[in-house]
Amino acid sequence: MAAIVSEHLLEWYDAHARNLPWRARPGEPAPDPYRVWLSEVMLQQTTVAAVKPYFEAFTTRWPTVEDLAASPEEDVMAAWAGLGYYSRARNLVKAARAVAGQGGFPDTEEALRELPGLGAYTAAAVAAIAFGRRAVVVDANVERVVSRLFAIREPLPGSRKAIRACAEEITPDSRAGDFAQAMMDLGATICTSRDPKCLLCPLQAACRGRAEGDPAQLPVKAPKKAKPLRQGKAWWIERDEAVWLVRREGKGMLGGMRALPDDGWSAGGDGSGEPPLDGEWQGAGVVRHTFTHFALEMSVECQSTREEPQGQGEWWPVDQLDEAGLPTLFAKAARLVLA
DNA sequence: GAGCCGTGGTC
DNA sequence: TGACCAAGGCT
Repeated sequence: MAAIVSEHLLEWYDAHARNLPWRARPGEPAPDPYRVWLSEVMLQQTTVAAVKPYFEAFTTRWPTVEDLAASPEEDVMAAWAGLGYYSRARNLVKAARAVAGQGGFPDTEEALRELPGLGAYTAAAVAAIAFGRRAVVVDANVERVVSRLFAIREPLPGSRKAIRACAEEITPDSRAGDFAQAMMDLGATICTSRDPKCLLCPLQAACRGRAEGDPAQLPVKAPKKAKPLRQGKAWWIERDEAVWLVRREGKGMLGGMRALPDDGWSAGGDGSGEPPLDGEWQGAGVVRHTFTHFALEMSVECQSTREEPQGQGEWWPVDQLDEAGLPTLFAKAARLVLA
């Protein structure tokens, strides 16, 4: 069964592979490891459509890993703004500097796994796609395809071990990179989460989920927790056509990103409501934003001042706010004020 | 293992 | 329209 699956899938991939900017066409030499790594990190929990313009911008501005390694971290953070999961950008810079210091990318799964931001999935994907190593690449697509192919009915995440064992079984010794990308293309276009296109699937004859009549019900997932709703405030402080921006600290929510000052709202609780300046504030409205694990209603209040707010920050020209690299929540707040 | 960490698209 | 989803990693 294993050989049949990989043969049919690779044959399908040779005919139907998506043409993506970071990808070699079937039969072409493997692409630059830098481009493979960058695309894989950007694609973590992120759609192809969202990644494309960022990949284009990054590879134009930083054509090599050495260019990226030489860039100030804050420039990379600003360029990442809007893509989300900002720890990826922080780790991207760390990894680029490590790679540049080593004189190039390591070419084994084990060594790649040591770079910050490369977990089990990404290390396997880069090893297979960029270096032709046989590696078992398991992402959400593979979990879905394998769950259906083998009719695994144990709910995620408990079924991960069984899924990995089945993925190991069908991963071929050669063309492991094409095989991994084929699994992802199949998951993205045929074996989709909703309404799988079984009639077009190259694996339909081998699929136990299809044979058992309910492939769309797989994989079974544990129910998700409800998201709490939090309240908070952000402050728009303006002086001489410039707005006061701060840099968020550390590794927490939106860590390392430029932002408006706020009242300390978080996933764990509401903000204090305490403003960073005395004086009259004018309400500009409310921004509603949903994060992975909570929803936020953030009211935005404005003040023009001649004073310098407390703490670290910078006056940023309002007409150049697009270049500040604000994460989407604060970009929404700015839009509200400037509308 | 489970919680934390973004965003935009889809139905 | 709200819930779900997308090429996960870190702690």
